[in-house]
Amino acid sequence: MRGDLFSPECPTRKLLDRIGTKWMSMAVKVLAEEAGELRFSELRRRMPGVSQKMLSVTLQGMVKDGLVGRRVEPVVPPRVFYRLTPLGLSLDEPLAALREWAEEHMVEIDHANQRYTQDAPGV
Amino acid sequence: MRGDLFSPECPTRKLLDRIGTKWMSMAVKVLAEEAGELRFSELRRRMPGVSQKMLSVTLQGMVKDGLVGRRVEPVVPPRVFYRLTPLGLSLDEPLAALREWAEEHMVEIDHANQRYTQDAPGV
DNA sequence: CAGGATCCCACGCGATACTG
DNA sequence: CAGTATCGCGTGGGATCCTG
Repeated sequence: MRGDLFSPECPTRKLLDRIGTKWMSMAVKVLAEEAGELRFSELRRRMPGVSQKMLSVTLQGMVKDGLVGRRVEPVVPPRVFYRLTPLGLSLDEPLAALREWAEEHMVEIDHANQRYTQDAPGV
Repeated sequence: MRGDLFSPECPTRKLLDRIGTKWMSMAVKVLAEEAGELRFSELRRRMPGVSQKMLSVTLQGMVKDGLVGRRVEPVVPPRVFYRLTPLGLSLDEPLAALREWAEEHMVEIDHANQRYTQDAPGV
């Protein structure tokens, strides 16, 4: 019956809005590979290119969504650890399928783009 | 070995940039359900909320990516038909997995958000 | 060390109007 | 009917600086 997907409060739409952000799905992948806790700084090193602000914002969103758990060791300087919740871990499954598809087929998309571009001489 | 995912030219990154756009994954779903051709106007009716401009832009991108085929009947007024290519159809598989996850689990994310919000009294 | 506060820009997207 | 052209806005996200 899934005809009502993508209606106003469509769950798929909301999920896509999340995984479409630049860093969230990468964070899921890195945390899923770790299968345990990672410190903020370690997480950052494993996500090349992420700024400290965006990693912070991304993780806050994921904690709020219940995808990630956050644990603070009250020492100075602070040590903060993140790990996937069971919910977050379950999300890695469909995301892994997406990654596999990308690895197998994105080259075809690249080729299609090249063909398209060279077949359409400068407007 | 997949450690180089999300590097500069990461295929997963490029795929997410595409399916993260507002209408593309919906178009894949609608075209996959049809299992055949759909006219522009029919496609639009099956994608509630899409503007004619955004549908046009979305379809152009998908044609360029080789996900969708376009056929024009040279009559007046013009009749234009779209269908998924095999590549586009194959993309529907991981997207369907994502939709299933969303249907099953987005409610948990909603609950997590509600708890988070009410546990964090106005800053 | 972890992250908050600011500033700013690019761009995805919608609304509207026009055309072959 | 199926687009194309133009305008404007909201916001994702980067750079930089500051702090408990």
